[in-house]
Amino acid sequence: MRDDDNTEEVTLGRIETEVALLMRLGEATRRATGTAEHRVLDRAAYVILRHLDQAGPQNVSALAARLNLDGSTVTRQVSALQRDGLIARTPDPADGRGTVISPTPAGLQRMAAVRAARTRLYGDILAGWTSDDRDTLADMLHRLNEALDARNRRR
Amino acid sequence: MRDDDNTEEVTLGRIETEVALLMRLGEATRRATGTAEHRVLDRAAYVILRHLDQAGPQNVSALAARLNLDGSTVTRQVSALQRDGLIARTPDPADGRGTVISPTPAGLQRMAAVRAARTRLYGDILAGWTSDDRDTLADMLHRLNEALDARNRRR
DNA sequence: TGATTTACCTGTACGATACAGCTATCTGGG
DNA sequence: CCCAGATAGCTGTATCGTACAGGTAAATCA
Repeated sequence: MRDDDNTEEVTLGRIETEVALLMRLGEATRRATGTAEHRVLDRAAYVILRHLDQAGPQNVSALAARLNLDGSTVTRQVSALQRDGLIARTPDPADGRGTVISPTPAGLQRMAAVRAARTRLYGDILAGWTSDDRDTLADMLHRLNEALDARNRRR
Repeated sequence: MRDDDNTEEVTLGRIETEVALLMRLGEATRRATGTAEHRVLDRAAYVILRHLDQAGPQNVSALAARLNLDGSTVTRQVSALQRDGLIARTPDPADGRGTVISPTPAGLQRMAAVRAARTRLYGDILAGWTSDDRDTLADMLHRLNEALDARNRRR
């Protein structure tokens, strides 16, 4: 193995380690932070509302495909969200099999509150960082997600 | 709100978004990739072995504290690992209540195999990236984890 | 030495998820 | 126009990771 290959290997190993650690810490942070105030919206519900807000009302299948989740999972999560009045189901006028999921005002408001709380949390966590570093972090995460997503869709 | 505050806010929002997305994609990737070959070692087991390998044999409580997990969770995971012959429990000679957990050779080998597979996976995912970008990504993730960890411990 | 703390385990519960199988609906080739 | 297959969504069931509460045994401290 040449030196180049080796340093590449080391970097990949570091990335692997850090991503694993981030998933773990992220979970822990969510648990620790969430319980008090914005556990009112668990992880899955939050991403669903985020996506509906950003991409507009859509049916369960589209949601599932976009979020890399099984349809049954989304069905249940949507049911819970509906029970809590955070989304509404309307029959799809163009397809009798489908139902269109849209966020309710309450859902959007709840989502925004959680989002704001999380943003504040990151402000706290990254308090000592420069603007440049924060930008770089955001860019790198974005590019990593793109790469991961591309890979997931390819398979 | 001044402009500066606003752009800061935007960046924090991006970071929040990207971390949430990464957690989701990471899970999806783990599920998709894992089933075939290295589902032989689920997420929790892998981090435990990683930590034992890196920080040396230790008892359940220390492990739980380090991994931000409840003791009962670690107890069960350790039991599963022991059942599979990947770790060994020995009574703590210095404390009759404790048991020291150490990885077995089989455990280390299994861990290394998973690690290698994941490293390969990242090599695949980041195939188009320059060395510099990979380094930057690794650095940023590392710093983010440090910040998260510091914050978790503070609370 | 007795009270408190610590280390671990067990019972129980919950959330997130997948897969298999069901029904209702849609769609395209004869 | 009609039926065969595809698709959308739901329900049953199972698994994993996790937490919390409560129990027992050992350690420690006043």
